[in-house]
Amino acid sequence: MATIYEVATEAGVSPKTAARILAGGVKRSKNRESVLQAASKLGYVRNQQAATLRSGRSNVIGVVVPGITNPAYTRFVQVLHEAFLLEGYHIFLTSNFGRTDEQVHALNTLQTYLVDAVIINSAENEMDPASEKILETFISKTKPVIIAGNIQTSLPVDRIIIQNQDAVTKAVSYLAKTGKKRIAFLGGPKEHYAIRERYDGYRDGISQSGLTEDPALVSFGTLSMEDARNRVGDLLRDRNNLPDAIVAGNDLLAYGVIRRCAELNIRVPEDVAVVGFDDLDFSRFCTPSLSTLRQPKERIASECVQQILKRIKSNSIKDPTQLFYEPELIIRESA
Amino acid sequence: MATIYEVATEAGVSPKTAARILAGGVKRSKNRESVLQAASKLGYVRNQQAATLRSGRSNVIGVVVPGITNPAYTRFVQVLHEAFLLEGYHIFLTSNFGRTDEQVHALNTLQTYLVDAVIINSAENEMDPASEKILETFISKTKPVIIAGNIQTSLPVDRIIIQNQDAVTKAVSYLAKTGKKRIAFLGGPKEHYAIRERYDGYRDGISQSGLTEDPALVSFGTLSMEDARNRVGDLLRDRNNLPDAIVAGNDLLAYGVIRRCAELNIRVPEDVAVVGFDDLDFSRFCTPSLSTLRQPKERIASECVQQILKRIKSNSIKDPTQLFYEPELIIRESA
DNA sequence: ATGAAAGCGCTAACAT
DNA sequence: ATGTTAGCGCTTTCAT
Repeated sequence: MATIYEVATEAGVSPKTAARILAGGVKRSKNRESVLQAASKLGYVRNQQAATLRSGRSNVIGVVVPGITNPAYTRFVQVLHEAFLLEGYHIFLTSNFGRTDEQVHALNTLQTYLVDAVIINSAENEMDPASEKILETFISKTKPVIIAGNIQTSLPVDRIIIQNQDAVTKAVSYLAKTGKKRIAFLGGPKEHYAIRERYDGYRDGISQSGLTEDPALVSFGTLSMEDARNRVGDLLRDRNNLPDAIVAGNDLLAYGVIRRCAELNIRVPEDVAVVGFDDLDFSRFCTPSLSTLRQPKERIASECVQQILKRIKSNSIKDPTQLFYEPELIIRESA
Repeated sequence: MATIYEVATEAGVSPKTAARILAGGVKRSKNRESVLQAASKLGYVRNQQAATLRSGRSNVIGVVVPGITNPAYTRFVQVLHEAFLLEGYHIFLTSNFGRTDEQVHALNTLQTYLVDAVIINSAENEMDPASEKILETFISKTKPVIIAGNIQTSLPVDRIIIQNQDAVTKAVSYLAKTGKKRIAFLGGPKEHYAIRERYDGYRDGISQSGLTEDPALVSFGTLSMEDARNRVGDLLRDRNNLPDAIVAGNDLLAYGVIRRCAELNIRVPEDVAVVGFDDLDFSRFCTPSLSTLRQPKERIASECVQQILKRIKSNSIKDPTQLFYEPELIIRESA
């Protein structure tokens, strides 16, 4: 593999001159043409590891999500990927598998590979002390960290916070206003922070609407469609006393609910209305199309990109910011 | 950041001893405990860039897919991610955005970051000569390359090939056997290799079933649900002469078709049967659930992992292999 | 099993 | 704008 020295020799300039031209830093130079030609002729490919080792900058942004293929995060990841690419950065995707200990691993890896910044988007977990410690070393090196998620931490990092609770309250109020009285909540794991917030929003909505909470109408479990499909059977057991509406912890769970309703010949929304959370791509296309609380994942991702680039360019991570987003209630066919 | 020298000094051994112990190469050594303790005390984190620069190995596997969040590839990517993680490797995901020129970029990036191997999973493109050239340099450095996709190339790399054509023929024959006569094909872009193969399979199926192809029953366009939903309107215009069945280029397109049928009060499968391709997670849960050709993405991904690890360990990329997979026809409610 | 020294390819710092 | 020198932190020789 040709090195920058060979390119420099070929072009008859010093290594530094070649390096600067190849980095795009110098635009008009009498050597520009000859250097580029030499590089092309020798098939020069920059060794990014060497550059990173020397400069401390890798042009890679570390990203932590619950699952690198979780559909609730793919839009987010895609926006990051494309926006950073335009600025010459790449993303290094890691997964915390919805577990705090795996998040420690993920952050460790990012540290090992010298990423220039870290973006954590995980509404699902508390923060492990070991994770906080690693993030502190990023902070101490003036590397930007953004947490997009409602994890509790006192770290001085930029935050983007989704108002889960208010959003679900809004949805429940809407259902109550349209005459629903027996409104159920089908959540995910009780430990999940976002699910707990959504449950709290559900309870607020119930009480604000002058209804009383019925424990028989609340269900917790895992986050899979399959599990939702199975669990909702309990809520639908008594055909003479169905819930009017089911608020699901997210869209995937809502799909499971709708599927089970179809299997039981329960009409959505005539017999039971269903509301999700996320607004996945598919929610507009399923039948019935899903009413849901839309998370502006694209906007949140853009916000992350802007903020990271700003912080990298100014080389400052002072005065952490907080941004709040309240999901929008989108009414389609299912409610 | 503590270096290995500081750890060695703290532990009272030479840098090399510390390095070996921290790399896990030595298990019983009188110095083991003291080195690990020193590392922990100093908060040592290995600098992977330095290690990579020196050794030429990064422990990173480069992966190219059409879109890093394309649902047809997420299972594949997830299996790679988790399986490689267990072996101490990380994946560097890049996207070719379904375009040959972007694939050149992606491969260039992987080269720059010194990945240890490359996995390309893209059924959608021809191979750019520039891409082939980059892959040749990987090959010349004995770095394994796997192409999982039906791209035409004479490069001596491991291949995994999906038998698109035979699979669709199988689906069409099934539809014909169940009495369908007017069978339509709703594809994606004509240029897409996989779509062309599926179209060829459709034509084979039609003629093998003693039917005649009707150009009015064939549609090409983009790969989005939205576009499928719009395009299928043409096929469904004449309510007195509907197609009996529609074979979609993939599951996402099938979802668009089913959605439009619902909007037009056309019953699936009673009025029109629908068959997809891929078997995305959601296809079991939508209503009606989708009959489709299942690609064994998980098995293909495992195959890639095994093959890559074998090649890395043996440090040989001789005698490229070819594996063929024929998708399985899964009959659910939609056909 | 351990140690000493060299060097991977690049860029920062300083000099011109 | 360009050249020179040194060194980022690790692993690979080669020695003991």
